[in-house]
Amino acid sequence: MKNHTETHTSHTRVPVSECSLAKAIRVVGDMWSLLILREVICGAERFDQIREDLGITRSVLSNRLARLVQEGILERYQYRDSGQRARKGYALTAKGHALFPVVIALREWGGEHLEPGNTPLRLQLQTRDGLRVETKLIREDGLEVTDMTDIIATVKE
Amino acid sequence: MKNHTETHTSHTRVPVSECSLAKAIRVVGDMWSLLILREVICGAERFDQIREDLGITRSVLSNRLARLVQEGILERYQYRDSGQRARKGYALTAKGHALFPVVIALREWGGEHLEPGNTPLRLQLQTRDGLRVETKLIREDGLEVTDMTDIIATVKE
DNA sequence: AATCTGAGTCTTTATTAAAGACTCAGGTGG
DNA sequence: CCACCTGAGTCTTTAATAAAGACTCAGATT
Repeated sequence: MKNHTETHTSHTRVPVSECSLAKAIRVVGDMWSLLILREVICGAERFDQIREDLGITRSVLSNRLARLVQEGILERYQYRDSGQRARKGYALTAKGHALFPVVIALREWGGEHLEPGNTPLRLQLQTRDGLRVETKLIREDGLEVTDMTDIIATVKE
Repeated sequence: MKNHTETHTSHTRVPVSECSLAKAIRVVGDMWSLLILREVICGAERFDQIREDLGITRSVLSNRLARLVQEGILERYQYRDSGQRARKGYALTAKGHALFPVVIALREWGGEHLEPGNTPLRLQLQTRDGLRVETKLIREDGLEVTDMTDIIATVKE
Protein backbone atom coordinates (compact mmCIF):
# COMPACT_ATOMS: atom_id res chain seq x y z
CA MET A 1 0.00 0.00 0.00
CA LYS A 2 1.45 3.31 -1.07
CA ASN A 3 2.09 5.99 1.51
CA HIS A 4 0.14 9.05 0.39
CA THR A 5 2.46 11.56 1.95
CA GLU A 6 5.61 10.28 0.29
CA THR A 7 7.34 12.47 -2.25
CA HIS A 8 6.56 11.15 -5.68
CA THR A 9 9.27 10.10 -8.05
CA SER A 10 9.22 12.54 -10.92
CA HIS A 11 7.51 11.52 -14.10
CA THR A 12 9.94 10.23 -16.71
CA ARG A 13 8.51 11.37 -20.01
CA VAL A 14 9.65 9.45 -23.02
CA PRO A 15 7.21 10.00 -25.88
CA VAL A 16 5.56 6.73 -26.81
CA SER A 17 6.67 7.14 -30.40
CA GLU A 18 10.35 7.20 -29.47
CA CYS A 19 10.38 4.55 -26.79
CA SER A 20 11.79 1.16 -27.57
CA LEU A 21 9.63 -0.41 -24.89
CA ALA A 22 6.53 1.11 -26.43
CA LYS A 23 7.66 -0.01 -29.87
CA ALA A 24 8.15 -3.56 -28.64
CA ILE A 25 4.70 -3.47 -27.09
CA ARG A 26 3.17 -2.35 -30.36
CA VAL A 27 4.90 -5.14 -32.26
CA VAL A 28 4.42 -8.15 -29.99
CA GLY A 29 2.18 -6.83 -27.22
CA ASP A 30 -1.05 -8.29 -28.41
CA MET A 31 -2.73 -11.39 -27.17
CA TRP A 32 -2.90 -13.38 -30.37
CA SER A 33 0.65 -12.66 -31.45
CA LEU A 34 1.96 -13.75 -28.07
CA LEU A 35 -0.20 -16.86 -28.05
CA ILE A 36 1.00 -17.72 -31.53
CA LEU A 37 4.61 -17.36 -30.40
CA ARG A 38 3.81 -19.68 -27.51
CA GLU A 39 2.49 -22.24 -30.00
CA VAL A 40 5.53 -22.04 -32.20
CA ILE A 41 7.80 -22.35 -29.19
CA CYS A 42 5.81 -25.43 -28.18
CA GLY A 43 6.58 -26.93 -31.55
CA ALA A 44 3.44 -26.21 -33.56
CA GLU A 45 4.46 -25.34 -37.03
CA ARG A 46 1.45 -25.64 -39.29
CA PHE A 47 -1.43 -23.23 -39.76
CA ASP A 48 -4.16 -25.63 -38.73
CA GLN A 49 -2.19 -26.94 -35.79
CA ILE A 50 -1.90 -23.47 -34.32
CA ARG A 51 -5.50 -22.70 -35.11
CA GLU A 52 -6.82 -25.80 -33.37
CA ASP A 53 -4.68 -25.34 -30.27
CA LEU A 54 -5.62 -21.72 -29.81
CA GLY A 55 -9.17 -21.66 -31.12
CA ILE A 56 -8.28 -18.60 -33.15
CA THR A 57 -10.19 -17.80 -36.32
CA ARG A 58 -8.52 -18.41 -39.64
CA SER A 59 -8.62 -14.79 -40.69
CA VAL A 60 -7.00 -13.48 -37.52
CA LEU A 61 -4.38 -16.21 -37.56
CA SER A 62 -3.59 -15.46 -41.18
CA ASN A 63 -3.31 -11.75 -40.36
CA ARG A 64 -1.07 -12.23 -37.32
CA LEU A 65 1.22 -14.73 -39.00
CA ALA A 66 1.70 -12.31 -41.86
CA ARG A 67 2.59 -9.55 -39.41
CA LEU A 68 5.01 -11.72 -37.48
CA VAL A 69 6.70 -12.84 -40.69
CA GLN A 70 6.85 -9.28 -41.91
CA GLU A 71 8.41 -8.14 -38.65
CA GLY A 72 11.02 -10.84 -39.08
CA ILE A 73 9.98 -12.71 -35.94
CA LEU A 74 8.73 -15.81 -37.73
CA GLU A 75 9.72 -17.29 -41.05
CA ARG A 76 7.67 -19.38 -43.38
CA TYR A 77 9.25 -22.41 -44.95
CA GLN A 78 8.35 -25.66 -46.66
CA TYR A 79 9.14 -29.08 -45.41
CA ARG A 80 8.25 -32.64 -46.20
CA ASP A 81 8.06 -35.37 -43.62
CA SER A 82 8.99 -38.71 -45.16
CA GLY A 83 6.02 -40.28 -46.89
CA GLN A 84 4.02 -37.09 -46.48
CA ARG A 85 3.15 -34.29 -48.80
CA ALA A 86 5.05 -30.99 -48.68
CA ARG A 87 3.74 -28.61 -46.08
CA LYS A 88 4.32 -25.08 -44.93
CA GLY A 89 5.51 -24.25 -41.48
CA TYR A 90 6.36 -21.30 -39.34
CA ALA A 91 9.47 -21.11 -37.17
CA LEU A 92 11.20 -18.55 -35.02
CA THR A 93 13.92 -16.46 -36.60
CA ALA A 94 16.86 -15.20 -34.54
CA LYS A 95 14.82 -12.09 -33.77
CA GLY A 96 11.99 -14.33 -32.64
CA HIS A 97 14.30 -16.45 -30.51
CA ALA A 98 15.50 -13.23 -28.89
CA LEU A 99 12.03 -12.94 -27.37
CA PHE A 100 12.68 -15.94 -25.14
CA PRO A 101 13.55 -13.81 -22.11
CA VAL A 102 10.19 -12.05 -22.44
CA VAL A 103 8.29 -15.30 -22.83
CA ILE A 104 10.09 -17.01 -19.97
CA ALA A 105 9.57 -14.03 -17.69
CA LEU A 106 5.88 -14.05 -18.54
CA ARG A 107 5.71 -17.77 -17.89
CA GLU A 108 7.34 -17.30 -14.50
CA TRP A 109 5.05 -14.45 -13.56
CA GLY A 110 1.99 -16.44 -14.56
CA GLY A 111 3.18 -19.45 -12.61
CA GLU A 112 3.81 -17.42 -9.49
CA HIS A 113 0.88 -15.03 -9.54
CA LEU A 114 -1.90 -16.60 -11.54
CA GLU A 115 -2.06 -20.25 -10.59
CA PRO A 116 -5.34 -21.10 -8.88
CA GLY A 117 -4.05 -23.69 -6.45
CA ASN A 118 -3.34 -26.90 -8.33
CA THR A 119 -1.37 -27.10 -11.51
CA PRO A 120 -1.96 -30.34 -13.36
CA LEU A 121 0.59 -29.94 -16.12
CA ARG A 122 3.11 -27.18 -16.53
CA LEU A 123 4.87 -25.84 -19.54
CA GLN A 124 8.60 -25.86 -18.90
CA LEU A 125 11.24 -24.01 -20.80
CA GLN A 126 14.60 -25.70 -20.51
CA THR A 127 17.78 -26.47 -22.37
CA ARG A 128 17.98 -29.41 -24.74
CA ASP A 129 19.82 -31.36 -22.12
CA GLY A 130 17.07 -30.82 -19.58
CA LEU A 131 18.35 -27.98 -17.42
CA ARG A 132 15.73 -25.59 -16.13
CA VAL A 133 16.14 -22.00 -17.26
CA GLU A 134 14.96 -18.88 -15.48
CA THR A 135 15.23 -15.13 -15.93
CA LYS A 136 17.13 -13.02 -13.45
CA LEU A 137 17.55 -9.28 -13.14
CA ILE A 138 21.23 -8.57 -12.90
CA ARG A 139 22.69 -5.21 -11.97
CA GLU A 140 25.67 -3.69 -13.64
CA ASP A 141 27.82 -4.80 -10.72
CA GLY A 142 26.79 -8.41 -11.19
CA LEU A 143 24.44 -8.69 -8.23
CA GLU A 144 20.91 -9.94 -8.66
CA VAL A 145 18.02 -7.55 -8.05
CA THR A 146 15.52 -9.14 -5.69
CA ASP A 147 13.54 -6.10 -4.54
CA MET A 148 11.73 -4.75 -7.57
CA THR A 149 10.84 -1.52 -5.80
CA ASP A 150 14.50 -0.64 -6.08
CA ILE A 151 14.08 -0.24 -9.83
CA ILE A 152 13.12 3.10 -11.36
CA ALA A 153 12.77 4.51 -14.85
CA THR A 154 14.97 7.32 -16.09
CA VAL A 155 15.89 8.84 -19.43
CA LYS A 156 19.38 8.60 -20.82
CA GLU A 157 19.93 10.44 -24.03
CA MET B 1 16.75 -20.25 -42.17
CA LYS B 2 15.35 -23.55 -41.07
CA ASN B 3 16.65 -26.72 -42.60
CA HIS B 4 13.67 -28.42 -44.16
CA THR B 5 14.97 -31.91 -43.82
CA GLU B 6 15.67 -31.75 -40.09
CA THR B 7 13.62 -33.86 -37.72
CA HIS B 8 11.09 -31.66 -36.01
CA THR B 9 10.92 -31.35 -32.27
CA SER B 10 7.66 -32.92 -31.17
CA HIS B 11 4.78 -30.66 -30.43
CA THR B 12 4.40 -29.95 -26.71
CA ARG B 13 0.68 -29.70 -26.15
CA VAL B 14 -0.38 -27.82 -23.07
CA PRO B 15 -4.01 -26.73 -23.45
CA VAL B 16 -4.22 -22.95 -23.48
CA SER B 17 -6.67 -23.02 -20.60
CA GLU B 18 -4.20 -24.71 -18.27
CA CYS B 19 -1.03 -22.95 -19.27
CA SER B 20 0.39 -20.30 -16.98
CA LEU B 21 2.09 -18.63 -19.90
CA ALA B 22 -1.21 -18.42 -21.75
CA LYS B 23 -2.91 -17.13 -18.61
CA ALA B 24 -0.31 -14.42 -18.19
CA ILE B 25 -0.77 -13.45 -21.82
CA ARG B 26 -4.51 -13.16 -21.34
CA VAL B 27 -4.06 -10.94 -18.28
CA VAL B 28 -1.30 -8.55 -19.34
CA GLY B 29 -0.71 -9.45 -22.98
CA ASP B 30 -2.62 -6.61 -24.52
CA MET B 31 -1.24 -3.43 -25.90
CA TRP B 32 -3.04 -0.90 -23.76
CA SER B 33 -2.46 -2.73 -20.49
CA LEU B 34 1.24 -2.99 -21.23
CA LEU B 35 1.48 0.64 -22.28
CA ILE B 36 -0.33 1.67 -19.10
CA LEU B 37 2.14 -0.32 -17.04
CA ARG B 38 4.94 1.46 -18.85
CA GLU B 39 3.39 4.78 -17.91
CA VAL B 40 3.04 3.87 -14.26
CA ILE B 41 6.61 2.61 -14.20
CA CYS B 42 7.68 5.92 -15.70
CA GLY B 43 6.00 7.69 -12.81
CA ALA B 44 2.66 8.72 -14.25
CA GLU B 45 0.06 8.31 -11.58
CA ARG B 46 -3.04 10.23 -12.55
CA PHE B 47 -5.73 9.32 -15.05
CA ASP B 48 -5.28 12.33 -17.31
CA GLN B 49 -1.53 12.09 -17.19
CA ILE B 50 -1.62 8.57 -18.55
CA ARG B 51 -4.25 9.47 -21.06
CA GLU B 52 -2.30 12.37 -22.49
CA ASP B 53 0.97 10.48 -22.71
CA LEU B 54 -0.57 7.50 -24.46
CA GLY B 55 -3.31 9.13 -26.48
CA ILE B 56 -5.70 6.46 -25.27
CA THR B 57 -9.41 7.18 -25.06
CA ARG B 58 -10.97 7.77 -21.65
CA SER B 59 -13.26 4.81 -21.87
CA VAL B 60 -10.54 2.32 -22.75
CA LEU B 61 -8.22 3.73 -20.10
CA SER B 62 -10.95 3.49 -17.52
CA ASN B 63 -11.68 -0.08 -18.54
CA ARG B 64 -8.02 -1.19 -18.48
CA LEU B 65 -7.24 0.50 -15.18
CA ALA B 66 -10.22 -1.24 -13.62
CA ARG B 67 -8.98 -4.58 -14.95
CA LEU B 68 -5.45 -4.01 -13.74
CA VAL B 69 -6.70 -3.01 -10.29
CA GLN B 70 -9.02 -5.98 -10.21
CA GLU B 71 -6.17 -8.31 -11.14
CA GLY B 72 -4.17 -6.84 -8.28
CA ILE B 73 -1.47 -5.43 -10.54
CA LEU B 74 -2.22 -1.78 -9.82
CA GLU B 75 -3.77 -0.14 -6.79
CA ARG B 76 -5.73 3.07 -6.59
CA TYR B 77 -5.01 5.49 -3.80
CA GLN B 78 -5.49 9.11 -2.84
CA TYR B 79 -2.78 11.61 -2.25
CA ARG B 80 -2.45 15.33 -1.73
CA ASP B 81 0.59 17.29 -2.82
CA SER B 82 1.11 20.24 -0.48
CA GLY B 83 -1.04 23.19 -1.51
CA GLN B 84 -2.91 21.01 -4.01
CA ARG B 85 -6.25 19.36 -3.93
CA ALA B 86 -6.57 15.65 -3.18
CA ARG B 87 -6.09 13.45 -6.20
CA LYS B 88 -6.28 9.82 -7.12
CA GLY B 89 -3.35 7.86 -8.37
CA TYR B 90 -2.43 4.41 -9.58
CA ALA B 91 0.67 2.55 -8.46
CA LEU B 92 2.16 -0.89 -8.92
CA THR B 93 1.39 -3.51 -6.29
CA ALA B 94 3.90 -6.25 -5.47
CA LYS B 95 2.27 -8.37 -8.17
CA GLY B 96 2.70 -5.48 -10.55
CA HIS B 97 6.32 -4.98 -9.58
CA ALA B 98 6.87 -8.66 -10.26
CA LEU B 99 6.29 -7.86 -13.93
CA PHE B 100 9.53 -5.92 -14.10
CA PRO B 101 11.47 -8.81 -15.64
CA VAL B 102 8.90 -8.97 -18.44
CA VAL B 103 8.99 -5.24 -19.02
CA ILE B 104 12.76 -5.03 -18.93
CA ALA B 105 13.12 -7.97 -21.29
CA LEU B 106 10.70 -6.30 -23.68
CA ARG B 107 12.60 -3.04 -23.40
CA GLU B 108 15.84 -4.83 -24.21
CA TRP B 109 14.34 -6.65 -27.16
CA GLY B 110 12.89 -3.44 -28.53
CA GLY B 111 16.19 -1.65 -28.11
CA GLU B 112 18.12 -4.36 -29.88
CA HIS B 113 15.73 -5.32 -32.65
CA LEU B 114 13.46 -2.38 -33.33
CA GLU B 115 15.59 0.74 -33.23
CA PRO B 116 15.72 2.47 -36.60
CA GLY B 117 19.25 3.72 -36.44
CA ASN B 118 19.36 6.73 -34.19
CA THR B 119 17.91 6.79 -30.72
CA PRO B 120 17.47 10.30 -29.40
CA LEU B 121 16.36 9.52 -25.86
CA ARG B 122 16.15 6.13 -24.26
CA LEU B 123 14.11 4.83 -21.42
CA GLN B 124 16.42 3.25 -18.87
CA LEU B 125 15.47 0.94 -16.07
CA GLN B 126 17.98 1.04 -13.28
CA THR B 127 18.35 0.87 -9.52
CA ARG B 128 17.76 3.93 -7.35
CA ASP B 129 21.49 4.39 -7.06
CA GLY B 130 21.93 4.46 -10.80
CA LEU B 131 23.09 0.95 -11.67
CA ARG B 132 21.88 -0.41 -14.97
CA VAL B 133 19.76 -3.55 -14.75
CA GLU B 134 19.34 -6.24 -17.37
CA THR B 135 17.63 -9.60 -17.67
CA LYS B 136 19.64 -12.76 -18.09
CA LEU B 137 18.60 -16.34 -18.74
CA ILE B 138 20.27 -18.48 -16.14
CA ARG B 139 20.39 -22.26 -16.25
CA GLU B 140 19.89 -24.46 -13.27
CA ASP B 141 23.65 -24.93 -13.05
CA GLY B 142 24.22 -21.18 -12.84
CA LEU B 143 25.52 -20.63 -16.35
CA GLU B 144 23.99 -18.04 -18.59
CA VAL B 145 22.13 -19.14 -21.71
CA THR B 146 23.39 -17.23 -24.70
CA ASP B 147 22.16 -19.38 -27.56
CA MET B 148 18.36 -19.22 -27.50
CA THR B 149 18.06 -22.11 -29.91
CA ASP B 150 19.24 -24.31 -27.08
CA ILE B 151 15.94 -23.72 -25.28
CA ILE B 152 12.95 -25.98 -25.85
CA ALA B 153 9.50 -26.38 -24.39
CA THR B 154 8.46 -29.50 -22.51
CA VAL B 155 5.68 -30.50 -20.16
CA LYS B 156 6.34 -31.38 -16.55
CA GLU B 157 3.34 -32.63 -14.63
C1' DA C 1 -12.20 -38.64 -61.97
C1' DA C 2 -13.78 -37.75 -57.49
C1' DT C 3 -12.20 -36.89 -52.89
C1' DC C 4 -9.41 -35.18 -49.19
C1' DT C 5 -6.26 -31.85 -46.91
C1' DG C 6 -3.72 -27.93 -45.92
C1' DA C 7 -3.73 -23.29 -46.09
C1' DG C 8 -5.78 -19.97 -46.66
C1' DT C 9 -9.75 -15.93 -48.42
C1' DC C 10 -14.46 -13.86 -48.15
C1' DT C 11 -18.78 -12.49 -46.16
C1' DT C 12 -21.74 -11.50 -42.42
C1' DT C 13 -22.44 -10.57 -37.72
C1' DA C 14 -20.94 -9.30 -33.14
C1' DT C 15 -17.36 -7.02 -30.14
C1' DT C 16 -14.29 -3.59 -29.12
C1' DA C 17 -12.17 0.82 -29.76
C1' DA C 18 -12.13 5.80 -31.10
C1' DA C 19 -13.99 10.52 -30.83
C1' DG C 20 -15.91 13.46 -28.36
C1' DA C 21 -20.00 15.29 -25.54
C1' DC C 22 -21.68 15.05 -20.91
C1' DT C 23 -21.54 14.41 -15.61
C1' DC C 24 -20.33 15.25 -11.07
C1' DA C 25 -17.69 16.46 -6.99
C1' DG C 26 -14.05 19.28 -4.80
C1' DG C 27 -11.76 23.47 -4.87
C1' DT C 28 -11.03 28.69 -6.31
C1' DG C 29 -11.89 33.54 -7.36
C1' DG C 30 -14.86 37.44 -7.05
C1' DC D 1 -22.59 32.50 -2.11
C1' DC D 2 -22.28 31.77 -7.04
C1' DA D 3 -19.91 30.89 -11.28
C1' DC D 4 -16.15 28.57 -13.01
C1' DC D 5 -12.24 25.24 -13.36
C1' DT D 6 -10.24 20.56 -12.99
C1' DG D 7 -9.75 15.78 -12.31
C1' DA D 8 -11.73 11.63 -13.12
C1' DG D 9 -14.49 9.55 -15.09
C1' DT D 10 -19.39 7.85 -17.95
C1' DC D 11 -22.29 7.84 -22.22
C1' DT D 12 -23.38 7.92 -27.05
C1' DT D 13 -22.31 7.46 -31.75
C1' DT D 14 -19.35 5.90 -35.28
C1' DA D 15 -15.48 3.22 -37.03
C1' DA D 16 -12.37 -0.69 -36.83
C1' DT D 17 -11.50 -5.60 -35.41
C1' DA D 18 -12.68 -10.09 -34.38
C1' DA D 19 -15.68 -14.26 -34.57
C1' DA D 20 -18.21 -17.80 -37.19
C1' DG D 21 -18.36 -20.18 -40.73
C1' DA D 22 -18.88 -20.78 -45.97
C1' DC D 23 -16.00 -20.87 -49.97
C1' DT D 24 -11.52 -21.47 -52.86
C1' DC D 25 -7.73 -23.67 -54.84
C1' DA D 26 -3.73 -26.56 -55.53
C1' DG D 27 -1.42 -30.95 -54.55
C1' DA D 28 -1.94 -35.60 -53.10
C1' DT D 29 -4.75 -39.97 -52.58
C1' DT D 30 -8.19 -43.66 -53.94
